[in-house]
Amino acid sequence: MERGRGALGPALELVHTGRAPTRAVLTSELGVTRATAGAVAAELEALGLITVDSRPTASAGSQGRPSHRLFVAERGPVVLAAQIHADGFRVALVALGGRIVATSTGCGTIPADPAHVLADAVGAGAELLRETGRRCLGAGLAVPSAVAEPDGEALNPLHLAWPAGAPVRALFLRALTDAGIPGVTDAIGFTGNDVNLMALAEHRHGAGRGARDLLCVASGHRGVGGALVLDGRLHSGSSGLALEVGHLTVNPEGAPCHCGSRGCLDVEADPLAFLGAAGREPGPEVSLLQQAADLLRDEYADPGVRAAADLLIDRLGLGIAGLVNILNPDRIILGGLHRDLLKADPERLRAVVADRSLWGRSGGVPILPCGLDHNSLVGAAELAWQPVLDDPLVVLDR
Amino acid sequence: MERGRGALGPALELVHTGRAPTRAVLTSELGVTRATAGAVAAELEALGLITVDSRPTASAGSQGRPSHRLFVAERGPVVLAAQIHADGFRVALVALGGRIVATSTGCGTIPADPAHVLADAVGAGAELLRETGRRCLGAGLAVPSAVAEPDGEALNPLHLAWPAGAPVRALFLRALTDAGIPGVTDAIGFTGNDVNLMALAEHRHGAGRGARDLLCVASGHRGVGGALVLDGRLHSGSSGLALEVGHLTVNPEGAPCHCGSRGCLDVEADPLAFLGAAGREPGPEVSLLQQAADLLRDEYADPGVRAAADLLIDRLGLGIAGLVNILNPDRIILGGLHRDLLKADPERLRAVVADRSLWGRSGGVPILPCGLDHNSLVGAAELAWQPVLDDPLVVLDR
DNA sequence: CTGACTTTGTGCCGACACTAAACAAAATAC
DNA sequence: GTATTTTGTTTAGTGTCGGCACAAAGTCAG
Repeated sequence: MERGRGALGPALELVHTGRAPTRAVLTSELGVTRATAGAVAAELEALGLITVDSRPTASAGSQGRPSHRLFVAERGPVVLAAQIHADGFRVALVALGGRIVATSTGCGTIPADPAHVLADAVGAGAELLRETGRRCLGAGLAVPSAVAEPDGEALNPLHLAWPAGAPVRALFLRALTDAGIPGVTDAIGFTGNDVNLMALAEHRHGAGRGARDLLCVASGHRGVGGALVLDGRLHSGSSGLALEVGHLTVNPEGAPCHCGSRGCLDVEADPLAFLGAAGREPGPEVSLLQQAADLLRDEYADPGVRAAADLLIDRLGLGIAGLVNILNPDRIILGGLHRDLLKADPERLRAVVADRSLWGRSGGVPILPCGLDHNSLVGAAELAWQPVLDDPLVVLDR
Repeated sequence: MERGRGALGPALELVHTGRAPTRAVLTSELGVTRATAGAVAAELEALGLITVDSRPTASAGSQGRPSHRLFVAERGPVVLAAQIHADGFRVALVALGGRIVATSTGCGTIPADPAHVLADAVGAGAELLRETGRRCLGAGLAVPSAVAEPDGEALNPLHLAWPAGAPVRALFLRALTDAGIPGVTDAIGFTGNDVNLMALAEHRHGAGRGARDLLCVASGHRGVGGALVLDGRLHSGSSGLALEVGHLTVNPEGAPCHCGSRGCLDVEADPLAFLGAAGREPGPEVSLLQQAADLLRDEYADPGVRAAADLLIDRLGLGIAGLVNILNPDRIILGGLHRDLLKADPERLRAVVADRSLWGRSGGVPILPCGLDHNSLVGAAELAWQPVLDDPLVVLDR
């Protein structure tokens, strides 16, 4: 027969995540016949989502007829991704495969009115769409806050000066409508926590590819967040509050935390804690994350800085070990300052985690630095791509 | 057309878990037409897995033609379930729907040789099969230890006097073969941690029905275990070591634990801890769990016992709150002594969890006592039923 | 260079699971 | 008793996928 609609979504996901470079591996990954895989690929090509390169394949080394190459469409549809952070916003058009097609940033103090920021960000995105003339199939937003399901409210936008409980998803949808993005409905336009989205992006396109149970931990500009991807799907808990790991206790005699406890990961292993441990006064010029990363990179030889790094690594390792004992992931990825701490002394962190993990096997889990630029932004795009990956026809027929 | 093979497994699962009492709801739950649901039900009946009761339905109250009732087959195939615990073993034949058809127990000290115990237990199960003449489609085993995937080794059979790392799955399969159970292959015969299997059973047939993210915590005879069911599937981690929650710290100045830390849940909220806090000397006659449960039931009026219960509830609540912050479940079920503690003072436990949870929403999660007899045994059976639920034809054709 | 072999892509046919639509059956409502 | 509602069944038809044969495009051996 002609087409294969049932396998369309899975096939697109395989090409999207780079796990199906040719029709041959598409065949085996889908577990279908070559005929079906060929029909599916043909239909995806007809939809303008992928391209097939059937030219002489520049050889491959193995014998047999060379495969045609499958690519994500060069000039196919995109989604609009936006990220709000303490220092401003960034928007991008993201194609399949997590490829950033165009990007735009807005800097400066984030006003206390989220609607305002979102309107600015979405407006910049709409401008990108006009410039590039691309078709937009959805939109995703990353915010530095837990986002409550199912309504999409930002519960703790601590360093945005936004009101707790701000209905960011509704505001985002409103901004999309106001900006004249075509086809905005409830089924388009998604919101998520930035660390969650980082995890999603890393799982599909970065250092987390192939992991089954992926744990991510990242320091933001302030505080610490976590995320978990299970079997390729983000686990954000029944109401979107899972993996709020900032308040794991890693130092019982530590500094008081706004949560009422002491020695939480949030106040013991974030950029501010690092600057404090190194005896530096945080300056106002650049972000805390930037200052901490610069210090770690430029003055690691300084004994005080080195000691501060060691201290943070130990605290972070304690927190990660606790998560390993509960979640038993098969890979861990670190972002933000934690990525730099890992790179500064990988062995120390791995040793702490292994030492504090209960069972040798789970303690030996690989710990990697995140491997993607703008991973939260790409993750927000993944959120928007998801309906397309679930069923390309439904979305494209709108 | 005639039959509906693709929907066969999902349909059986719906009847199995009691979510499809009639063909009408089967139709809506599967999202297919009445014709398909009818064909699927007919085929399941022909396979001897369910029965359809088309007699005058004793009315239902609503108008329209009354539905025929769907039941799990009265005399259909069974699976063999076995549970090893500190005081002996228990085996059962379990039909679809989690119905225990026949059971047998073996008491006395568990010898240090797991092969011996498993041979005894499986032998008793084979005897049950002979007596009842039922067809056996699989076997499941519950042990009080983390079970490492993919090989099925018992990593910490602490109170069984078994060697750590004992290959229980292989031994179980060997015992099944030796006992002459027909059709034993690798695809039959599964092993799991008892608390994990309790969670699975409660999710399908007990207090956890309908929960999306279900967290279970249970004291065994010694120590504390946890389990998580996500979207209907057990999350046991990448190597089967997830939710080993016994070593969450709930009392920084607490008693030393064999893991090297202090104040772990394992030593602060298990039956022995309760007896100790109540100032009772554990006797040798019955199990610690039994002694603790008896004390809690019979002498709750005693101020010392009451104070001990309050103390344990507070410690347990602290541990659960930590898990809630990480996992954000939508329901929590407690087993073993924790079930009795919850029943003794539900409000106290709920208040502690809510108070120590970071976000009000996740703190309000329902906490329920487990609602099933022999839930680990039923869970072991679920493990064995799973291949049948995944594809009834493949299993029955063997 | 030629022929054997290996692997990949495609066209054709049939199997079959499922939908759609009409009809039949069994209850309640008036 | 008749209309309405809901459920179950029969029929025909549709679309997806597997099986198979064949073609295409390379490597390997001589």
